[in-house]
Amino acid sequence: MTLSFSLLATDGAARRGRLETPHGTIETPAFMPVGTLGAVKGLTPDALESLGASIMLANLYHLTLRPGIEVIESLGGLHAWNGWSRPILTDSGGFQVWSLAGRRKLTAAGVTFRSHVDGALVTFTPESVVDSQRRLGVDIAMVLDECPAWPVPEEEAAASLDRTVAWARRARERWAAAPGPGGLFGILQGSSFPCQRARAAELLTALDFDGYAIGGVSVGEPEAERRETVAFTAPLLPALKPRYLMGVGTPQDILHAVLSGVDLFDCVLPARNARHSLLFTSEGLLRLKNARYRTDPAPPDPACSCPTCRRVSRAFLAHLLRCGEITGQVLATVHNLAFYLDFMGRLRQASASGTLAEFAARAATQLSEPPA
RNA sequence: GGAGGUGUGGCCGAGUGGACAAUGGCAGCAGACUGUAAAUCUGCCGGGCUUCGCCCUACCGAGGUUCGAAUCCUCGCGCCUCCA
Repeated sequence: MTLSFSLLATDGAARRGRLETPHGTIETPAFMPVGTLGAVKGLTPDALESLGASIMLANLYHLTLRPGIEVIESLGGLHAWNGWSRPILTDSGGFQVWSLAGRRKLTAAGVTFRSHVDGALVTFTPESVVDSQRRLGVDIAMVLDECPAWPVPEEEAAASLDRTVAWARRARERWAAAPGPGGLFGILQGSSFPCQRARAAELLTALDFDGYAIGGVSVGEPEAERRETVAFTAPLLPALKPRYLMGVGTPQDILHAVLSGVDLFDCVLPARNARHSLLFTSEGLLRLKNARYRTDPAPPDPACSCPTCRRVSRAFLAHLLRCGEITGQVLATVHNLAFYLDFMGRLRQASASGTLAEFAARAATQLSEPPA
């Protein structure tokens, strides 16, 4: 095993940990910015590094379509290719089973997509997905899973989970036979059914992955249901392995999940919302395109010391965003990711010092809707 | 000076007798976004009201034809093109 995870402290169910990978160390709980196509939209690798991101995501489905795994491999692997020297986790394409449901067909062998780029058929199997991620040289590889829609009848969720587990087993065997430089994570499914989630935990932990992800959330289910699923599932996972909640979420979601014992997060929200002129701030959500900010000289977040907040006003940033100026999106993305990464830093500090409950109480009011 | 064309809601621009308070786009206002087919999408966008409907005012201005006019006619005004 080339990943090493250690628990430095716990605070209730919450954990302060450290995950070591071939490309560096990740202090957890950690947020992993999403760079689907190899880059976080709007950020240079250098900017992402300056913001303090310790790991980023990329997506195997998208990279397989363009530029192709062999291209990246021939250029020295993912890190050499995209200029990011810290750890990288690749998602397997399992999320696209859900998000591109209309363009794919599930078979016993795997999943076949009708490429959204050129319409070509592309098949992903548990084995090919593991092989591709090994060839990319990623630090954390994810198994191919089936992310079912929500809501789904329990029988379907169970059948879907069976397939995901079967795929996980094949992936695990392939990885054992031909391991990559990093680790391989299993992914739990089971929709919102505790019974299925428990089954997922039991069956997958038996396969001894390097870490475990809670998948199948943030697919349209109500917030309360999502949180119940997380709170129920996280404690079922091995204490000494990293736990990753896929695709989550808002700062409030992350806070809740950390309290439930989750270590790793990724979400497109900070980057996408930035591009859509919605900023996360210590005072709540800031809809920068609202008319009231046209003449607001304050920095986006007065409590933030990111490069954006140090230099530009709400008025100027609102102007750029309103005009569709790409720099506005860049500045907003810098801030939102800085906010997320800073938020994770505070969570780590609080979990290490046993003050997470206080932090949560304070954050609950700060993170809610914006001031009047 | 002559000939032709044109004038539509903040802007651009469809509409050439009834189905028109008037297609679209932009701008504006508000909202959504959770392992990214997303710099995207949705709603509102003349005024008023008891708002799945009703009333008022509206397609440069004035007048006319008609049961009925943004649409046809006359005059005026503005703009454009060509000729002198």
